[in-house]
Amino acid sequence: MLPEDFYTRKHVVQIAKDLLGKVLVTDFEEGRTSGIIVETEAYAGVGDKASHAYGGRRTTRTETMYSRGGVAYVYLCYGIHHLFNVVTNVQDIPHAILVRAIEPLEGIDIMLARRNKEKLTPQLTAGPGAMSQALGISTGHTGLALNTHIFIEDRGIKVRKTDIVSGTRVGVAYALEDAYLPYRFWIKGNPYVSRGKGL
DNA sequence: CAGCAGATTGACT
DNA sequence: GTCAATCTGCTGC
Repeated sequence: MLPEDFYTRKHVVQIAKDLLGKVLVTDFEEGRTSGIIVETEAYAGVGDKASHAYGGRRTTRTETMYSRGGVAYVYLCYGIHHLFNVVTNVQDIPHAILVRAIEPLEGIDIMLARRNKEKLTPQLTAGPGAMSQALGISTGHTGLALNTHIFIEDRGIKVRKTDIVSGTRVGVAYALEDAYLPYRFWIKGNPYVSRGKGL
């Protein structure tokens, strides 16, 4: 399991890259489900127009982002989808990383049941809403420390620097010039990446 | 308090 | 390719 000081570092963009190849695990009543993180996006706090915490905004929803690194920030998008983020940096610095896609490892039958699907295809976990549903993550888990039912492990999977690709974040056109920041990272060629399919 | 847009997905034309 | 689903929070009356 990743130590707390993995999350409390100051450079959210670096942590977003470091998360690629790590294994996101959930362990709820139905059993253990997990997958390799293949796509992330960094949201760099009060100065980032794409972030919910831009300008120091604090609401019921965003309050969790101000926690110290190493807890989950889960919020509802479009009233339907539960999006899972990893909070980073120290208390009161609202950095977070959206985990957009995983490559399924364990508990694939459980994930298929949660998604109401029969066959394993990239659609099972490619995309932040789909991934959270497969892992059983919901807004009720926001604020939970990543050391109990939801956690991230380093299983020694090596991702070469040359296999990490960056691009603009998805769905943040409203962020004006910040929409062009290369804060989205994914593993080149991995079929479980939500868009671009590993270009 | 009404209206609108959003870090999305899946069903349908 | 188009569009509805439906909660949070911002804007403006």
